[in-house]
Amino acid sequence: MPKVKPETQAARRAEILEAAEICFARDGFHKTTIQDVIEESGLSAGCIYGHFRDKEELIEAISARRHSRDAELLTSPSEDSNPLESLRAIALAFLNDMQTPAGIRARRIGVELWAEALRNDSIRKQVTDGVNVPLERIEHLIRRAQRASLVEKKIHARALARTIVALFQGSVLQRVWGEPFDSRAMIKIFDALIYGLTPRPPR
Amino acid sequence: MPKVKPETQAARRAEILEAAEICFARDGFHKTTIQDVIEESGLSAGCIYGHFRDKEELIEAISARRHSRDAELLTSPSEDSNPLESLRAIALAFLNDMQTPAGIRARRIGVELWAEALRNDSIRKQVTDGVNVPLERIEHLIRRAQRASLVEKKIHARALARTIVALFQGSVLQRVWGEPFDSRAMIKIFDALIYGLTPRPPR
Amino acid sequence: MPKVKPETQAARRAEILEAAEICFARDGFHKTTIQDVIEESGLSAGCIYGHFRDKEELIEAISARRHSRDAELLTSPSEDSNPLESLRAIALAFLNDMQTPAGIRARRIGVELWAEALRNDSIRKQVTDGVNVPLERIEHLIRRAQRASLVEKKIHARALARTIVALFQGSVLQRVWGEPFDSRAMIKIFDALIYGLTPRPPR
Amino acid sequence: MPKVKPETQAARRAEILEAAEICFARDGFHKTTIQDVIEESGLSAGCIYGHFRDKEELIEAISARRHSRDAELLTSPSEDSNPLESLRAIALAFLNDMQTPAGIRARRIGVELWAEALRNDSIRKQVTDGVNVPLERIEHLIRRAQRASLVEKKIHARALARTIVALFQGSVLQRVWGEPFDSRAMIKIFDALIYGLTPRPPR
DNA sequence: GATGAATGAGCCTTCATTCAT
DNA sequence: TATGAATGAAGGCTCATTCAT
Repeated sequence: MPKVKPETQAARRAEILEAAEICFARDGFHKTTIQDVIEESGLSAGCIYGHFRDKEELIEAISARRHSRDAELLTSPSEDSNPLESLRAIALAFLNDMQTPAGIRARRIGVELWAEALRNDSIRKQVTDGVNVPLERIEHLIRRAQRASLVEKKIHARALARTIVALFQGSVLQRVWGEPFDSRAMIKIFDALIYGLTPRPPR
Repeated sequence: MPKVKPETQAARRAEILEAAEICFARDGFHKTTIQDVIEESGLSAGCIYGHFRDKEELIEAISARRHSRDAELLTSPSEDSNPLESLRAIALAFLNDMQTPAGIRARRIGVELWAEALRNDSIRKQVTDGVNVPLERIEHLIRRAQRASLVEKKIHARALARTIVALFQGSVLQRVWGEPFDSRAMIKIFDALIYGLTPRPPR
Repeated sequence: MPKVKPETQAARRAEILEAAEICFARDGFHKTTIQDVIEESGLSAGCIYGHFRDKEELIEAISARRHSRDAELLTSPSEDSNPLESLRAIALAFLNDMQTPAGIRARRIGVELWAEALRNDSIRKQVTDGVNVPLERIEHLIRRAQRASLVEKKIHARALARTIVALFQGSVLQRVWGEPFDSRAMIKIFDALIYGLTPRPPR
Repeated sequence: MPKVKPETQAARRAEILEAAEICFARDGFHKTTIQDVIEESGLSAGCIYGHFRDKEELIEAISARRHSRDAELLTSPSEDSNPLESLRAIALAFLNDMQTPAGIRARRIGVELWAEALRNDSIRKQVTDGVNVPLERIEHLIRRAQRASLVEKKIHARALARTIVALFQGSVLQRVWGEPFDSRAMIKIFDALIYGLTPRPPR
């Protein structure tokens, strides 16, 4: 229901989304009231509803924004780079991001979205798409590594990719729950997973 | 000085929790109203509030119930069993449970709780404890396997345990989102992770 | 959405409707707020919404009540009474009712409903049914009068009935607008209409 | 010191009123939002508020416009015409108008105004004036007919005029509610009313 | 005058919770 | 204890109106 013209929209929309993200990360989607977003943004109810049909649309927009931001963490490596190094770079980017306040905020909202995806089809699609993008990128890198004999060819590339993604998801939970989280240990696990699967001579 | 036998009391509580679990799994904690629980249980508002102080306490009770049920999946293997086989048994029990309607329900609530843990300390404690129990059990089995030279000694046992737990968590997400979920593929990944790390002669 | 059991309902429903009718007659459907009804009834928002799904359902219930009350004004005359006297009795009952505060209230709401009927199908049905009942009763009496040679047989009974109903409707407007309204003059018009149409010898 | 010619100003007002009338006839005064009028007119909020103080003033202007348009239906017959023919001409003009889309729109708004008149003095005055004009014209014609011995002298002219007006009002309701409406039947009723009251020899 | 984004009071409605029976 | 009608605070949302451009 944008009563506002497309030109002016973008900036104001971003402002509202920024405020909403702060509130949602702090209190969750359901405990955050529109009043909270109003106060955080310094805008008015009418203004917010001029840009978003309802609270649900606001949540979905946050979801979309989240996933497009996350996609930016996946730098596109050139095809002639070392695929394992590229994988490692992705992991590092992800883990580093998780150390920043903005990254934590992003992950908290991410976990909220995992739950929201259980009963909102639109969000489920965004969330699963958001998982599939890195999944495929990683799988692709693993295959390249296999072709370059850097990874054991018998390994099921997609399965390994899933494991790596699951590892990220598990890290997110640990991190947002404030559990002891050792970024270096994570890297070690990651390396063990990647480099531990290098080809070995038959016993 | 309860006139009613504690058994009856406990039974009523269980009845309420059962109804609440159905509702929460279906609609989430926040979209479920007490009225929903009333209808699902066939009881009355007053009755429910006679057993639980408020909705939050009900959610916390569901959380506690959830985690104690999950703990039951972790059968205690005897110390002289094959630790890798025990690990595998745990994985199978978990994956099998996830195929049943009750298991799915449990996992959906689990994901809800992951989000709830972000801002409810009581639930966070339950959730993290609920993760740590299997984590430690798995770590223990890995150590036994290492002592029995079934697993490469250089592997960091806790890190591997975390990876396995993360893999479970990742599977839960895949499953509850209705993504294609291949139980056998999961077992294969699991096996690769476990058996792929068996000691090998130096190259 | 009656959360309340059918037994208890009736009395409370009537109480709410009574309060709503006072408000609606005073301020109209659209300017009356639920808060007004709350204050007039001395009840609470929740209570009102336990008996009526929303404001619209409340309006429709008022409409139903209105029309069933109006129907009571149409006493059922025995088939062997003088039909013209019966007609007159209906007219008198109607005009007398319009002199009472409750009658005025009823007519004000009636006019509101005429407008509401323009875009609410449910109300349109009630309103048109509410008009057709007296219309048919009157037509029936006119036919009896014609059979008894009390009214010119050439007169189109339904057309005359419509005219009489229109006369009532016109009176309602005059009355609710606070225009000079002479009940006796109305009776005279009515009599002229009825008795002026008695058979006469051909000129 | 308007820079804009009064004609332009008037044209803009008319434009707004035209749009408002369409909206009001479609959705009623209360369900029509200023936004609706903005969209229907293609103008802006500021522009509308430059011509009308508030929504109420807009409604009142619509009311005024309505009644002046209705007055145009009452052609002024010359004093030496046949008064009954003139009466008939008025009835026909009215009934014909009610067959056109613009006429229906006018009548729908008319019914809205009947209700609005219950609590807006300014509108009540316009509405009652709007009824009194034809009432007096009709009464005048009846008196002329009586003087010309075309209508029974004992008939109370004003009462008959009221009946005729009521008949019109009743027709409006029938028409706007989409009830079966037979224009010819209406004319017959009308004729019966007029010509049925011609003088007759005493029995 | 015209524009249209922004305002914010206030409306409808929900729902966790209470309490007389 | 159990019931369920009633409560009322609070939330989401609308829309008449304003005002900087």
